[in-house]
Amino acid sequence: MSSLDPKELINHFPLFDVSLASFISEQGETKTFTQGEVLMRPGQFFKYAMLIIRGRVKLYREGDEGEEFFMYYLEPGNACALSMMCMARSQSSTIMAVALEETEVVMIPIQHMDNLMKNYPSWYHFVIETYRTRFEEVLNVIDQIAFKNMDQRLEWYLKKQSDVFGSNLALTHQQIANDINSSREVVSRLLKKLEINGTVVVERNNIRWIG
Amino acid sequence: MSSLDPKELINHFPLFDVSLASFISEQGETKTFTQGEVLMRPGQFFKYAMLIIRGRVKLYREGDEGEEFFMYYLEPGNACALSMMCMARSQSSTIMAVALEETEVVMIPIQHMDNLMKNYPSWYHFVIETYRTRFEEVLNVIDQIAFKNMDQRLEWYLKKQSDVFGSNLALTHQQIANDINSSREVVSRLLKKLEINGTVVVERNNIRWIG
DNA sequence: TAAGGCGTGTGACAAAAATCACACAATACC
DNA sequence: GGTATTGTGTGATTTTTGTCACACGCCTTA
Repeated sequence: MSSLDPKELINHFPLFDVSLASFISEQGETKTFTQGEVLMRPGQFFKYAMLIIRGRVKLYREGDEGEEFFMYYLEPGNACALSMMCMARSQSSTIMAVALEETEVVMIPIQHMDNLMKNYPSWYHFVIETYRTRFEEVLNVIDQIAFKNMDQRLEWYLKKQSDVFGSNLALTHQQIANDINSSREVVSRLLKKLEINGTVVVERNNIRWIG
Repeated sequence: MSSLDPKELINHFPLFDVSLASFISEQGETKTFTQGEVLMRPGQFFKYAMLIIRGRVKLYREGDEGEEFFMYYLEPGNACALSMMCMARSQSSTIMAVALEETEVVMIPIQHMDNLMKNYPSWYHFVIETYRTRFEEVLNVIDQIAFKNMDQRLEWYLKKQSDVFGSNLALTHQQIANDINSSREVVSRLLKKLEINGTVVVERNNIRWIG
């Protein structure tokens, strides 16, 4: 499909310099994932670093009994940090990445990594920045589940959602419960509290985040 | 104090090749932290990448109300991943690193990073490996607090401790409670259960991990 | 418009964990 | 040896969260 234009790449990835962008547009393979398709699954080997060009990817952690726990979204201009730490045997690293909508990804074969790191300083700046961002994100997740109660976690979750999707969140209480590893009833009750509080308007299949 | 010997460095960091080791031994500054000294604190700017040569460092997350949550230890041969993601404004990234005992650290000034990345492939392999390891570690922490109950988390915590310190853990119940963000009474009760279970022997100021 | 599925509201109850209030044993220190 | 400090054990109670049971309204579709 759409062949890769260096300028468009720089558009999404402003940290890239021109030579890097043209290298990637030559060597990268563009792949389109359909909605619901899995980009990454538990214990998978990796042969590519993945850059998101279009669409949206949801990353979540899976528990032993199939529970889910939402971590973060990848959007255009992001790279999948985990795909980059890949190389090594990614053990039982049960992390899931699925496309939320049709998503276009540039896949850079692993054998280019040494070259990229060596000859394109803007590449490793980007890599480091990617890692740093994700690491901080994950540390924030830990803060939430280690130190906060459900009500605060729910609020934080909704806020994070609204950063990505805007103030109208097309979510059912059950979906939210899955994402924060709670139960529907609890979410319903807490949402009610938030509504009284004025931070949220609850509708069927929709939450309006007021903040 | 002890000037840096490339061979000793390679001893601790087998991924380093000779040229890298000698570069670091020339450009790195050795610093010794005393027991209890803080290597890294919330919201700090970073000018060095830190490699642990001797001793042991505890990393934990701090909550808004001063709660603590243990993450992992750094031992000789490890690098502080966070010090390497540094560079950027490390915002309110409230992570703490304190020396558990006298600890010797090689500090590599930030201005060498581009050079290292560019000219020493074994350096960035090491960096990536460091990130990957820590990321996985942190994901495991998330698994525990997201999906597991206190008893399982305690068991996991003790296991992790025994991996580092051996089967005799000189810990009070209060210290454990701080590390897993619980309370002393709960820890006492759960330890009792584990003792009956046979996975542990509880003594004053000491836990023997049987497994 | 009747039927069924889905999303939500709610009360009652159960389970997990935190907190409170002590008792008491081991150790440290005079 | 006596006293204080520190670490641990344990019941009672509260808070938080999860679970169960069921009602009901909205929306689709036949």
